[in-house]
Amino acid sequence: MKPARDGPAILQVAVAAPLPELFDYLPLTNGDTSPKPQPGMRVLVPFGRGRRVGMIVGIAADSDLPPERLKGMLAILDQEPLLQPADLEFILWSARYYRAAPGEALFTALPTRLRRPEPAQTRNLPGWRLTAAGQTTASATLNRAPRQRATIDYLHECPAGVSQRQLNDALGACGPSLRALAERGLIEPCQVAPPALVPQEADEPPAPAEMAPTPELNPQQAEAVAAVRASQGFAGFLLDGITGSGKTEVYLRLIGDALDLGCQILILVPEIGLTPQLEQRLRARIPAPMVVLHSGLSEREREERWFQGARGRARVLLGTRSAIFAPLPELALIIVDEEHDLSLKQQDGFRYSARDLAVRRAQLCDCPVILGSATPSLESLHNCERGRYQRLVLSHRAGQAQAPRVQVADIRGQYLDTGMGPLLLQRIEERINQGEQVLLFLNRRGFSPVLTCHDCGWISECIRCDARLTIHRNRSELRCHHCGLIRPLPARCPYCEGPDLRPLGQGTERVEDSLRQRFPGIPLARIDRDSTSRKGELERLLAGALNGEFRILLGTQMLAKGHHLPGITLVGILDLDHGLYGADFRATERMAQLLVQVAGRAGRAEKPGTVILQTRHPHHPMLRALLERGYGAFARAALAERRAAGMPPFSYQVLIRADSPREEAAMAFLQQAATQARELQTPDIELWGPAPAAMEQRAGRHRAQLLLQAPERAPLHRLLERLLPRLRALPRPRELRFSLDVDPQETL
DNA sequence: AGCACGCCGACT
DNA sequence: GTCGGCGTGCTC
Repeated sequence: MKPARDGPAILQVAVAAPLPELFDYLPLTNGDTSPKPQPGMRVLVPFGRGRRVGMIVGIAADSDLPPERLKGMLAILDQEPLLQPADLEFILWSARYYRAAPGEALFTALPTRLRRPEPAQTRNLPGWRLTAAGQTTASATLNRAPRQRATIDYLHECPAGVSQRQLNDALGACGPSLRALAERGLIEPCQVAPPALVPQEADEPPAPAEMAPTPELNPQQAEAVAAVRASQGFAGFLLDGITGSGKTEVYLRLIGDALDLGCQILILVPEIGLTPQLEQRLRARIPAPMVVLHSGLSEREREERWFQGARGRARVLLGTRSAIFAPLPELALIIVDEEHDLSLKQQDGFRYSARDLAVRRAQLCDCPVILGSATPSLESLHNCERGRYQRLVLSHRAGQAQAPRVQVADIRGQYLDTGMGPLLLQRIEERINQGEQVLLFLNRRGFSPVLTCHDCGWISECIRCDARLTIHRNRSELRCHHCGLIRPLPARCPYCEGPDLRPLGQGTERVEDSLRQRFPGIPLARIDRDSTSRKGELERLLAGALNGEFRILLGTQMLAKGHHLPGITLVGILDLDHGLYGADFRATERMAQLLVQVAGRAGRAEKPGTVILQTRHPHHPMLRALLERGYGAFARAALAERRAAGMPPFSYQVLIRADSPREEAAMAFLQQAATQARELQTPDIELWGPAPAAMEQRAGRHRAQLLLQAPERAPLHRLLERLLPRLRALPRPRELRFSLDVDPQETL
């Protein structure tokens, strides 16, 4: 078959490079054997002096470029599109919204292996083929064994061999006959290249008999489920449910509905590793193949599971933020759990918000999206107020569990033993003596955040960041938590050689030491990034926490996220004050979310829990609102403040960041950027800065930022449209980098 | 992002 | 006299 002669089509290719435009290529001329190029297929193309992977995103009749400048592509890498038009469109929309290069967005959306010019799904499968003896044996000799004969006949058709899976699909369970044939030397095991489309093993649901029972819904849960059921097409919902109120049960019902309709479901969570319980609960209840996509997988596993979603074999996909781009041809429900969580926003490279994109994707799919949280973001609450989302409230804890009481411990002027005041220490002792479990929260890992010399005043500073080096005494190291610098722990002051080095302030390691001394023999688990770096260690510690093996749990925010620890009757929060007066305008919102999440760990069972919050600002108005009237009241007060100040969500922001190893270079560049922006005369847009970043130097680079803010999104994006080409044209030293952060979460 | 071209300083 | 610094421009 010859290619059509009505002029060669032009392939519009997004090349895997951070370039904003598409590149046109001519299709292969000897395309007889290659598949027909289609959008969503990867191609290998000549690019500059080398070659690059790219993805076809469109096919046009002609190009803006003169024909002699067009090059031909080198190879089609996929037998069929990796992304269907709808998925492709969604990713390209995301790239436009976040001002990322289309190639960059597309290739960060693919499993890493497919970012390279490798064919998809090359894994060989176990299978069988005929031996020489088998090839010459007439199948008629097997008349007395019809199943063996059928198998031989089947294998005769495929001399290269057939996968076990394919045999099973074609012939039913044929294990015994295969074994018999192998014993007779007629067939042998082999590795078989998969066909273009291999249905991979999806994680199978539990057998019906093993399925966990479906509990009754309480009235609020039933109302929430009914509200979503009543919706048609796109609809946004905020499932605002306190800890323990049964949000997961609502998800499960809606997932059940969607499965019954033959739809696929996407569930996004901040970090799967931290919440193994959610995965287990879903697995026990979802009567369909479900796959989990997270960073802990090997490239191969990730690719396989990605394809299971793409091919419709996985009906439920549970994943972290990048799963928002997973192709799901029959997607008809999106759930974002812990929607307030910062880790749903990618903080480098292609800076997207998986939560916000979930809403967009639901719009494109014309399906409902559920954002769930016990501490919803102010953005989502505001979206409810202006009618964009419907708010579904779950305010009752399941069973007879009671909400914990929060007691403020004013530690002003009090003697603290490694950060713990007398009230907290006394309560810990009481609970331990009663054989109960205690959780202590300190959001600072390491032994101590600074080392100082008592003789000359030297302090341990990072040479590449404007930050202190944290003491990690267990490893005898000083570490920078911002750039990863590691130094041996000095025995003497590096400056004056004085011997009197002292740690200043506390981290979890130091509190652990202190508690072990104070409560000798009481089993204690420290849970932070350092103590759980070994694979499986977090699971082991959490299991010990759950079965009561550990009586004291001490940890960072890792411990605050979603673990159900019913034995805990006391939660002690050592220090959250930095959140009250933090530099970022979202600091109080974060502090409140963390406090509520940590407090939610206590009193989930029949025993009422107590929370002790140590603070030096017991009368801070936002803290009072939170403690006396709850998160909802806090959020209303915080929203009122934001409205008065014209801050998000009452305005929209884009942050232009720049950094350079040379001091002043970032500021100088952003100064020019600000001038350019002002020249474009956009009255509705405010320019803030440029200003040095809060931590001016980080990992050896000096950083600055320029904030653009407007009451509406549209003018901001119109400005970017014109500003960005100018910024790229601005003279700048090679080592200076700049990037845009649309809807930044950290304005620091 | 990579990679070439091209124009000014300290060196075998 | 050159090697090489990095500013500039280009990639269909």
